[in-house]
Amino acid sequence: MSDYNPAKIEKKWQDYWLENKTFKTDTQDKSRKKYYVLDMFPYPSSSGLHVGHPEGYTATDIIARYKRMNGYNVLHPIGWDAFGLPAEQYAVKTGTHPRETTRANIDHFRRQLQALGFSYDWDREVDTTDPEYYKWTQWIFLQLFKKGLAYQADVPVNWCPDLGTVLANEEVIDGKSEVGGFPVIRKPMRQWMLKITEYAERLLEDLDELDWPESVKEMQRNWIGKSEGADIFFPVDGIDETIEVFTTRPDTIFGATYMVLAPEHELVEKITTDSQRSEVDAYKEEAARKSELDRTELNRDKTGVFTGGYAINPATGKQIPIWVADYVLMGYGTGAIMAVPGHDERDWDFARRYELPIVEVVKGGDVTKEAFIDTEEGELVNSSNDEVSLDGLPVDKAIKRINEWLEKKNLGKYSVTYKLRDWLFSRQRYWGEPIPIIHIDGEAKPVSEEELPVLLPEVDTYKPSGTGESPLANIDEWVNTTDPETGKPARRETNTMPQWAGSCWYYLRYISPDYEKAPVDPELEKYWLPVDMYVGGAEHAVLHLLYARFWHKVLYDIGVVSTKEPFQRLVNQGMILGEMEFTAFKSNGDYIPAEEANGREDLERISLTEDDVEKKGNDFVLKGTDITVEAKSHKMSKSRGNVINPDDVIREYGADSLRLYEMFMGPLEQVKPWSMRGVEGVYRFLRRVWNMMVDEQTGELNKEVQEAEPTKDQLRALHQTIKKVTDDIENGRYNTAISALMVFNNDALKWDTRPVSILKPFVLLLSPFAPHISEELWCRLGGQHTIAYEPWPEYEEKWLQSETKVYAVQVNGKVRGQIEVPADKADDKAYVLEQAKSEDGVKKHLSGGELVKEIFVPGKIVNLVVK
RNA sequence: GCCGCAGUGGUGGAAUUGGUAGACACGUUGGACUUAAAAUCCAAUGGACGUUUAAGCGUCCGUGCCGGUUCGAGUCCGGCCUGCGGUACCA
Repeated sequence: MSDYNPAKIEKKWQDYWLENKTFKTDTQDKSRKKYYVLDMFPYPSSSGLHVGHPEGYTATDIIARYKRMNGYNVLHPIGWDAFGLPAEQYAVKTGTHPRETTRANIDHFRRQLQALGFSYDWDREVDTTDPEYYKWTQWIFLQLFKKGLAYQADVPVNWCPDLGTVLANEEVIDGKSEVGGFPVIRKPMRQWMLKITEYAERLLEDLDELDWPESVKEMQRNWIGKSEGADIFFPVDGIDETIEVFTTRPDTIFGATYMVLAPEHELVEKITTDSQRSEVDAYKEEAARKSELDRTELNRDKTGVFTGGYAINPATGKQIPIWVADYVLMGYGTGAIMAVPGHDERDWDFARRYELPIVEVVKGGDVTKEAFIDTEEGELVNSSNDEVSLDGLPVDKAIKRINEWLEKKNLGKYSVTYKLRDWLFSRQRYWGEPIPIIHIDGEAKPVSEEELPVLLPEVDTYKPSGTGESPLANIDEWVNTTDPETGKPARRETNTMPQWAGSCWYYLRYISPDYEKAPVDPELEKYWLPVDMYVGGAEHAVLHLLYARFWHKVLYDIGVVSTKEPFQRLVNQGMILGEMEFTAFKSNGDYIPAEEANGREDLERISLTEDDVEKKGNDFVLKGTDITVEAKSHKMSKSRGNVINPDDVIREYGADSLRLYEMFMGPLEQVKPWSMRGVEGVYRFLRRVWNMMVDEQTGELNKEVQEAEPTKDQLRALHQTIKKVTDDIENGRYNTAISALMVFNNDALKWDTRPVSILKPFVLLLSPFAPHISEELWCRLGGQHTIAYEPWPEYEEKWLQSETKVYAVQVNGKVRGQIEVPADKADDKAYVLEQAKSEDGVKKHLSGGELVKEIFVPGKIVNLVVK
């Protein structure tokens, strides 16, 4: 009854927080410093929370609670990224409206999150599928359209016949659909695109100011992929056309011995001669049919055909053949290249295969063996004509000189190209935001803002239309409408938006979830933005974060928000893997070493327990043998059966233990394996904390807990803990903060008297991590209100000092003894050295030789060097 | 291939600027309590060797590998190896 009973106290305090709206944020109160701490909101899947969710959510909850106790006005919201394919696929199968499925899943998620004791303001949930929310998602689309940033184009898209829908590049993995693993082929289709490329430079530049992990910034930089070079014009021989190419190596132009056009390039048609036409057409058709999978598989083997046409190399004046090959991509640069086989690996491979000439124009390698691509060491050769010579120049100087010449002759110009492509924004699905556009006589016209939201209509079937259009296309009475302005018959856009749309701006809606005049109240936005801390999975390092930054910048340009960037600080939590598994491998009944098992499917896999194995050298082996086994933690997955359900953990150990364990496992950012024994460890800690204060028998406070004057040692223990925990929270080191709390508790358990004035601050320190037990203990120690807004304790330097200091004494860098000196003499070099030299263990090692050097590091160490 | 990150006991991890490597926790072993078990509590716990009646003491080795800088390196520098993540014909 009086034992630590998480089930009871956690329910009690969760109810208390909800009933009292303890964590409701007064967004209008601008008198205090604000802190906006945000979680990446979850997709409410039918399987509920997994243990990865509480990891990031606990970290942000600790920060939110800590900041509140430090007097900040804290905004800590949660919501639902609720559009998504699974609910739609379920609808196709069962006929259940995705809205129903989604609602049930959200309720489930909400209950689970509340059972974890997170201090969200539950009055500002957002749900991307709520018409009141997606009204503003559509509104933002209209602004994009009006700025010319949303346009339609016929683009080859990833058509997945089995799903009956089109997939975005990021949903296609190795030529198969991410969901279901169905084959994907390329098919041209009319699509909405967002012109993110127009923002490429700003998206790149503004990364520098962000307090984000360097790895994420680097990934975004690579994704944007800025290259500097030149556009150069090559006249086509015999017809009045020029081919524009982009190159980062204009210096190698004298080595351009042929040209290549992408199969989709518009000039292919014109340039191809009659004798080559059938061959070229066949090649084009083959390339168009190739799926992404085929393209990657054929990666190594470059193919192409000669068009029969020639261009003139403007530097050499020579005629060079024009080829078509799919190693040149239409989507990058100009879709055409000048091929310099001597100094580009791809061109070299291609030239070798089709016996095209290879000319050396940069000295330093052997172009008969491989392409020489070193730009540091090379020196230009064979590169001169009547007007310009690059011979003898290093690469960087040569680029400058040739660019000047090209520009003067109007043959080319300095140019920058990005890998980043425009964002394919339409989906042929039901369960997404309708794109607010009507088509009149083939013209796209935006729905007026007053008519938003364009609601999702009810449908009879959620099956894709099969033609590639969404199920919306089958509802005639919805599709066919009239233009309210002119009364002309119009057709509604049947495409819906991708799931990314709703998550691009949700952090704005939290600030003023009921505001009716704009996505966000402009007055409040100025106070609350940017998000101070954003925590989520590394899988969103590029796409979500790039798309959200893009929208934010557009909103900045039209005056909706006042900051250039949405998320000032970003932290990625690492994945939690399943428990460590040991596996032995058998081939034909005999055990074989684990390193031979790599990638083999024909082996029998035998799961082992910890008792079956032992460590030998760097490997684990079957006990008593030399047969190595695999020791590995795997990703949690249903198929592997190693998924940990947070509900089960809470039932057995309580939410405080789950929270504490997930933080204690190791650094937040790191990938780490789950261990049920580890959960038990922190559970035992919480129980010891409980028993340190509460009497098991009576349920009253322990007899050791007294209104007594604390001793110096007790004050030191407390203030050291305050310092350590405060510092660790500030720096995101939750694991070591918890360890400090454990150290304190281990100490306190040894005390005969536990002064209330020491215990209360300790409970405050514990509360962000384990809020339920802390509220309960706080209450029992005489707290009148919730602990949530009690001031965070501050340490005092004077209590940290001890009366003596310990020096380690080294001789030639090896520790040979320790000395304890009074604190007031700790910085007295002569005194400390004298003590050090007379220490027994040290003396022994000094006797062998002559003392040549004495190193004294105040407060830390003494090192005596002997020869 | 390229870019980024990481390798520390049986395990997760700690060591804030170069200053006593292994905090804290798990596991294991031994002990107390118990008729017994669980739970709890106490103690030991990087490895090898030596020494003492014993608690103990001592020596050497040890942070993926090889080398360097330094009085002193888990930490800094150079060269590798392995694992994880991202990306991949980007001209």
